Amino acid sequence: MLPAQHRLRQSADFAAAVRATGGARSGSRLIVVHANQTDARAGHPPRVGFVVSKAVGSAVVRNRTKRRLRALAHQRLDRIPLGTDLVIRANPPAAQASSPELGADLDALLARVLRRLGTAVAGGAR
RNA sequence: UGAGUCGGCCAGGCGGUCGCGUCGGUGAGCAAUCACCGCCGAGGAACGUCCGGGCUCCACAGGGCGCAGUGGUGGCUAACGGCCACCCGGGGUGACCCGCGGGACAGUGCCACAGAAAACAGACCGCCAAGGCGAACCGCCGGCCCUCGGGCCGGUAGGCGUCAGGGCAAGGGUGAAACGGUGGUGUAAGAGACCACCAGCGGCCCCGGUGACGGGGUCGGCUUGGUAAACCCCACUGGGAGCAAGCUCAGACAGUGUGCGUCCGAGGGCUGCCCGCCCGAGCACACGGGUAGAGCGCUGGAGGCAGUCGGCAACGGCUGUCGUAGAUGGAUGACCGUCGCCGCGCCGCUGGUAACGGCGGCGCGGAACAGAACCCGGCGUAUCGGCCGACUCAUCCA
Repeated sequence: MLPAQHRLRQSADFAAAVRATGGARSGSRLIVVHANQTDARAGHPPRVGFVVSKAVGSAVVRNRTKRRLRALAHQRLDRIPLGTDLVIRANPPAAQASSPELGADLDALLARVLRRLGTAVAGGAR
């Protein structure tokens, strides 16, 4: 479990992060990462939420997958800028993936998403 | 020692790094909250949601019809469709196992294929006596001829063939199932038509048992198929909805139109329908607008463990003792090391003629099914493996 301040817990926040017009998205075979920054959250700690649907597996499999992703995200919190909301979605193959595999994908996707978000924000600020 | 039956238990251990939730404590802050410390933190099935209860709200005015469930007997339990014991039927040498186990003379329906016929009797092959017709054949009678083996002619309905009625159901064959079985009497042939014994059914009586039922005796007509997981009948049980129940607080907004109605009563309740009873001044529809936040319920339970007493047992009584999850985008974890377990392979030592083992080491692989969401009691289903106990059968030794 993440500390409460880093947790995304409102249904509306999830929807905003996944569908936001200014947001960024990037995916691999295992996972998809959505990111969004809003003026309302500016200066606040980054928040992370997880989406693991029933397509991934049984309750046991879903829980394990979510816990692995959560632990990996926790180690990378310091790389996420303030005011960012992140939603990590697991694809069905993620159920069979090991932690190192998930970590590698998360590193790559996180970097790509944040770069895209940075240019978008810079462009919007101009 | 081998094969098997039944029951119970466990669900990897230890350590390190980084984390999470409830509760408690300390500190900071007006507060939301934050920091630190400590305790505790998934299962035997938490699963499926198939039954039963607790709890909550609604109803409590009954009657009839309907619907659903249960189905040997006795007990246990808060209750059950659960559990225990027993009965009956079936299986096993046995320990034991299996049974959706009321009723098929209240009625209706169905019984594939095969078979003549599938439920009430009927008759395909077949059996029987009498009758009509038939002289081809066999037999019998008469005559003639002869090479003495026989041949020819005529007659005859005994056999035989055929026709139309009648009697019969023993035997054949089909089937999961065919109207009791065996032997006899009887008859034209036969048949429970009659008799003996056996099986089965029903009535009555006696004995044992709380009871299902069991044992014995006696009498009777002589014998009546299966299916109710087909409708149905009988007996018993069931008020409805569910923790998104429900209670409390906070907060937002904006109404308008139409129709019906205020005792000539709209609408609602009795939760499927009808009768009946009760409440009753608002109700229904359309358009438009608003909110979907917090707390309680929320874990102490028909609770676990131990001892003892009662009971064949399920279970119950008493005493002592323990305090053990409560999340809400949803905690109980992520990664690593090590030890132990299981399987396979290799090496060394070793028992044995051999099959096959024992000990030690190394390498590789495996470790299931599965995640609380109001709480219990069950059932059902999934599951790598391991441990313990009782009992049965076979063999060997004493």
